[in-house]
Amino acid sequence: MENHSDILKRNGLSVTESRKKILELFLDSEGALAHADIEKNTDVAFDRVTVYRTLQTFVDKGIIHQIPTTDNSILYALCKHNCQQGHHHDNHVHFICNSCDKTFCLDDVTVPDVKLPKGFTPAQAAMVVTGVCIDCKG
Amino acid sequence: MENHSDILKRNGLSVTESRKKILELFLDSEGALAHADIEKNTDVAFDRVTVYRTLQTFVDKGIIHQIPTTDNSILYALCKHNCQQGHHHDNHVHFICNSCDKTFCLDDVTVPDVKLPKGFTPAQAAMVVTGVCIDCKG
DNA sequence: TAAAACTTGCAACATTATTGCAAAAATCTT
DNA sequence: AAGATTTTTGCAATAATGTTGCAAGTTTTA
Repeated sequence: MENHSDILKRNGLSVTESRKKILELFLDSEGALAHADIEKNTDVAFDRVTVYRTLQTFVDKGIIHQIPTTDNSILYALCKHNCQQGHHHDNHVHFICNSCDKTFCLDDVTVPDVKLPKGFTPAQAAMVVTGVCIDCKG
Repeated sequence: MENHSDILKRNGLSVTESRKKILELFLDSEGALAHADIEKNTDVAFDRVTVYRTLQTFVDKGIIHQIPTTDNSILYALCKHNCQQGHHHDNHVHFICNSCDKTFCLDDVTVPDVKLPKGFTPAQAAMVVTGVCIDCKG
């Protein structure tokens, strides 16, 4: 079973306290995390700058991916599939619950292809669905 | 032919210089605008706060809609169809060009339905495609 | 274990966003 | 059309968020 350090090593990263802790946060959390979530977590008391740099490093290495939102914040979530450096395979749909505000990676729901107008060449597609999640329904 | 003031009146808004100018910017621009685009526009010299509040008002009234991005900025674009207050119909796909960075509302491309896992109830769906636009191809 | 490479935290700074309130402008009323 | 009412604006202050350089501290390499 692969642990924090293994994931870091596999990606050619030095194994440091901050990276282990932040990675652990992602492994322990079901949904996606915003920068603020990580900074506010009482267990983690790293410098803001370290959090910014760690998240950027993880994105670069393909350990986490970004989820687009309309509220001026970036959400980050673990890449479940094998993402290579600079080549993400996070083509799954994201679900943001209007009730509990949690964000889910629907790993089994693939972003469908769409037919673009003539002249437009797609490279990547992201899809975000809002609504009520399985924990808040009823 | 409906002009700036008509649109504002129709939405129950006072007709003011800032609202007319900002709305004009949207009517004149093909793509979507970020807050910074509006603020940096030389023709518009309003207070930052006014721009924030005007954009929020326009969103509330359904005159413009927000486009999700992964770069910590919110893009705004005119609602082409009749959006009612608090009830947007901006269910079209957005395209962001990696070359010129312009954002297009593909009004004729509808966001496809996806089958969500059991327990998830969708309310709204957004889709953003990146790639090369019609102006930059070749 | 020492040297090399990398990471962290601090400090300073830059940008972006929010709130209260008084002045100014737009709308309403007569 | 002029004053009263309502709404909007701009300023000031404050908060939140993001970036960069550099010295000190860690991790990795050999």
